[in-house]
Amino acid sequence: MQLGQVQQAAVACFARQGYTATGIRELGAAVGLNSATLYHYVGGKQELLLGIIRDCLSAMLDGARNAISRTQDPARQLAALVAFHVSFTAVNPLTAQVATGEMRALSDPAPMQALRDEYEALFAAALADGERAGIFTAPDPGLARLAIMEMGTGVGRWYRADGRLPLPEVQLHFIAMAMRILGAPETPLSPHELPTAQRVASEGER
Amino acid sequence: MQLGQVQQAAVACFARQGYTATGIRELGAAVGLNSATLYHYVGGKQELLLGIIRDCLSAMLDGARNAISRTQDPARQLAALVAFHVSFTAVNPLTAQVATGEMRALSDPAPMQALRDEYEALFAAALADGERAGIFTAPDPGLARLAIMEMGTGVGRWYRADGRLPLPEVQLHFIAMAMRILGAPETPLSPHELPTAQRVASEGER
Amino acid sequence: MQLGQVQQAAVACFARQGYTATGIRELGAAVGLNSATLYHYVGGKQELLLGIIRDCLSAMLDGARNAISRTQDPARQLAALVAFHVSFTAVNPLTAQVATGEMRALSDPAPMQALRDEYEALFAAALADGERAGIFTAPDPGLARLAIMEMGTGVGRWYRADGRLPLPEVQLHFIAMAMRILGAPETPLSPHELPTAQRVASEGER
Amino acid sequence: MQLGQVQQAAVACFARQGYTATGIRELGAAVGLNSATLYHYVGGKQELLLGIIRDCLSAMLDGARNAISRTQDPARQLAALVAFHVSFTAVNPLTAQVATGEMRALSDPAPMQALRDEYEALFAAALADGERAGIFTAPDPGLARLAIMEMGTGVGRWYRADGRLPLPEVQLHFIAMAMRILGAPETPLSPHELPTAQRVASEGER
DNA sequence: TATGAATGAGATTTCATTCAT
DNA sequence: AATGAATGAAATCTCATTCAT
Repeated sequence: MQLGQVQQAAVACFARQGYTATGIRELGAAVGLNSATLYHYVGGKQELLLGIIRDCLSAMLDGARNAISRTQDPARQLAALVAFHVSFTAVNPLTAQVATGEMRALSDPAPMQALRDEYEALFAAALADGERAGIFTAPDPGLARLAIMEMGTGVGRWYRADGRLPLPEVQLHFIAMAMRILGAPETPLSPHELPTAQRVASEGER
Repeated sequence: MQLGQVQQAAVACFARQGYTATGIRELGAAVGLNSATLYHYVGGKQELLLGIIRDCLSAMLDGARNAISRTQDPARQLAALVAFHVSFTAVNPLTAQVATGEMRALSDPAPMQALRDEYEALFAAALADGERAGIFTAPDPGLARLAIMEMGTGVGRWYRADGRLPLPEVQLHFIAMAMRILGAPETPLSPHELPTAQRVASEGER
Repeated sequence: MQLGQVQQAAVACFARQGYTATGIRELGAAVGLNSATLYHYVGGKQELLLGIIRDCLSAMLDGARNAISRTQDPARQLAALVAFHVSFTAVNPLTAQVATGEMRALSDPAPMQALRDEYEALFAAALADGERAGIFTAPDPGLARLAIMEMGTGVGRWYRADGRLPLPEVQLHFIAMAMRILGAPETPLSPHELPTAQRVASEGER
Repeated sequence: MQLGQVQQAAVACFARQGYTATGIRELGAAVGLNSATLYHYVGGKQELLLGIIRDCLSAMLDGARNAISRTQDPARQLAALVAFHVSFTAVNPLTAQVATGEMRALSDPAPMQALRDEYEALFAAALADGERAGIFTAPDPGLARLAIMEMGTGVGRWYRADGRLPLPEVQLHFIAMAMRILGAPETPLSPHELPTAQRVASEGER
């Protein structure tokens, strides 16, 4: 029995029913463990959730930083961020949903919110750079950033690995939409340059 | 004491903490009523939530249908839908959040999900019309619809009535972004044509 | 609206579900009255039950005393008591069941229990008289009395006015069984001498 | 702590106050357990009652079948049934009272009622056999069966182990009364042939 | 590593009852 | 005569958590 399996069961339940509506016994049953045994692996419900969210946000931050590290061009940086964001949400839909939707269930959400802010700041910085360089011409950059992130987050609600579109194509579409919103001419990344997120431990198979 | 006040308190609590994490006693205290008295007005927690979601989705459907009734032009219809969607979310952020986020807490979500589907079908229809007429040229119309709705839904998370931008300006910005995504030339609605959503009963003051 | 109707509804519910399991609102609904209005007619749940039991036991005592008043012969007295007991139970099955089964639900059962004891003492007296006169020769008179009363009480569980046997025949059968138990030769009452109990107010139609 | 102890406390309370009037906390207190702990042993109030009734009826059926297995003679069979019925009621007065009086409190009484019917059918069969063989000459066999069972059931209300009559004597008296009712000549069982019921787990000491 | 037993706190809901109208 | 509103108390049951084994 490993921590990851417990996290997977927890993420599946939390995503479906919510943190509060999920019982610790229910989680135990899902991994074939007595509820008391769970306290050996995770310290409790809160700690379990905290671990899931922290791992998720860490992976997001790492992935996003890595995505923009290969270039200085704002348009390519923003495209990389969008592509990563889309892929992370597509590959880890349950975990991502829990990490954003259940943050309020944390007894102290501040540190996690700080990580989230850091993540969003990467998008804002690339956008501001592009704006300053005259590459982006959105009527309202703040609005544009919110809209672009939001629509990427929504990918988790419908993307399926065996669906109509393969992930790289979805990424390119979202980059294209983002560029259109920003008034930038065309997609600045070729398919083999697309960053792709890894599956995190808390995300179950399939 | 009126039903609306109870709904307002419920929406405020549900939006902040979630349906499951909100106690019936807490709701009673929020409106200065004994928990038992709540059962005099609403039949129970489930009925309360159901009523809130039903009222919300009804208002959304009515408003959206009304918004597209004034024209046959797909671009103007879609713009009206986006404007309405944004305004509804801006005016009723808490209710809208509860209506989408807590639908899973319903013991039978099917009827409400059907209403939601009906609402989204209005967007899909206008988009398909425009596509057929050659007005919209999104690379992938399905993706575009999802992206456009998602970014509108996000408005509730940051819009403030006393914020930097007045609501009509936000609406116009979102119409513009949608049109850019769809490759349509320009915003087809003038400011005085923008549909505006009413505040629903379950949305508290301010 | 009359007290009797409320008592009828109450007896029907109490007999079916028991006193504790029957709600005051349920009773109100059964007679088309608001629960608060019931407090105009009956002082409360306890008072309602008390009234039912008191009326029932009074009718039983009156009927039994009247039944034995026409003769001094112990055998005829006991036969009259058995006949009356059977008829009361057959005509008022619900009320009789409530009066015996729900006495424990009274906050002060003592006075009612005293009435019940008085009723049973009539049987014991007739039996002792007959024993002393050498008419009855049961091996154990105490046991016989208990058995005879018990089997009469059971009539309420199966007798139907439209059933196989008419009431007088049932009465005669029970008199015969009692006499057999007591070792007395034959049924000392002719059919037209059988006492018959009236329906009490709390017993519903049919 | 064992299931039997909980059942004993439950039977004591149910017999005194009735199922509905007995709280789960009250039961917990009676066995020195937190109310929540009770759910560890029994699944809930309903399951507790169901278990008690099922165990009781099973014991009755087993005992009755065993009692008649030693002979083919209808008179001896019926006598054995009466003796067993009396002894079971005398040894398990509380459990027997609950099993019959609180069956209505079951959410699904049908299966238990079926067991009860099976039990009563044993009496009816022996009685019909004797009738056919000309041993029994009751005016109305149906009535006789009801009366005989009813008077046996009543034993639980007054029998005390330290009372005036020892149990075997009571059994013999009831056999005698039953035979008198049926017009059969004499008691067909000798004292050492009397079947005796065991105490069931749910019946408390003394 | 794993668990059954145990519990205090709290969940939703129902109850009998009162009172102003 | 009749009722809607209101409530404190109590109902059953579930919860996350601890601990001895």
